[in-house]
Amino acid sequence: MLPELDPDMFDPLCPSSALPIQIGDKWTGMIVLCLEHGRRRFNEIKVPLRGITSKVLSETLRAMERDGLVVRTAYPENPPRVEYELTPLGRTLLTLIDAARTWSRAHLPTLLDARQAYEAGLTGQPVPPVTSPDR
Amino acid sequence: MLPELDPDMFDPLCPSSALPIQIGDKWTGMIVLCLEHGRRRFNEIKVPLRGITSKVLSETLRAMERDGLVVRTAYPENPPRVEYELTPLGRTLLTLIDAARTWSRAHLPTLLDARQAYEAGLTGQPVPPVTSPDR
DNA sequence: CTGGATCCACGCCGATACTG
DNA sequence: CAGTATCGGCGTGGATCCAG
Repeated sequence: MLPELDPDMFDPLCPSSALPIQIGDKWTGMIVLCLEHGRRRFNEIKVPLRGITSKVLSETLRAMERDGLVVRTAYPENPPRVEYELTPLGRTLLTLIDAARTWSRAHLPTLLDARQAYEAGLTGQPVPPVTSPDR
Repeated sequence: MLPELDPDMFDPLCPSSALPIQIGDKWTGMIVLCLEHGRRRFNEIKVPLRGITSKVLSETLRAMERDGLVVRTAYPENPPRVEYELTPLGRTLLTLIDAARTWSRAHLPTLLDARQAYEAGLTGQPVPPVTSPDR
């Protein structure tokens, strides 16, 4: 069977929120990553998505289903079981996510440095020089 | 001198708003594209950005300056003149925008088809089959 | 377990008016 | 020309409760 999702697969301390690239809405990119290695159940996806509510998760998944990014399979059991899986179209987003990650590794520190320098400049604090690949 | 920006460089009928990829906030990606071929003045950028208000444009530009994506140069003249230019860091976003465009050419029609089929399904209308690279 | 239904807080951003 | 100031709508998404 598929290994379980790492609850910490999205490090809350990772500054990805500063990333100038976004895949879909707030959660879509992370959901794609959750489904990367195979189908997952609703509550399984929910775990790494620290604090997403059921409402928002089901809304996001339905929007993704509507756009043909995932397929939803409901089993008429009790308790109910529903599984989500990436479509080939959904899988094409993985390459974009990868591009975003590559960019982020190469350039996000530079952006963060610039932001910090800018804000220090506003408060009149002199800023120690930084060395980054760009700039 | 640099040729003027095409007022229609962002076709309002282009379904790019359905794109599941976004660079920065709502306008950042388009601003980067406006600055691709050289420095531009405030009102010059404003033209292709159909309907952006001065307030939002200056806010967006200041955020981009803060993040080290553009440099702002003000000339102490009258009337005032201000120019914006991409930094090397800002230029790195061009490759990402290109990746998004490539994805869009290859897969956005599929996504739009799926969306249309989904919504037709909701209204009980049968949907004529479509042929797209994915799915 | 997998959501739907409601209510609400917040932030983006557009409209409008004004300024150096 | 290049902004700033202020107001407000509207949509996203969080909290909470409820249901099959």
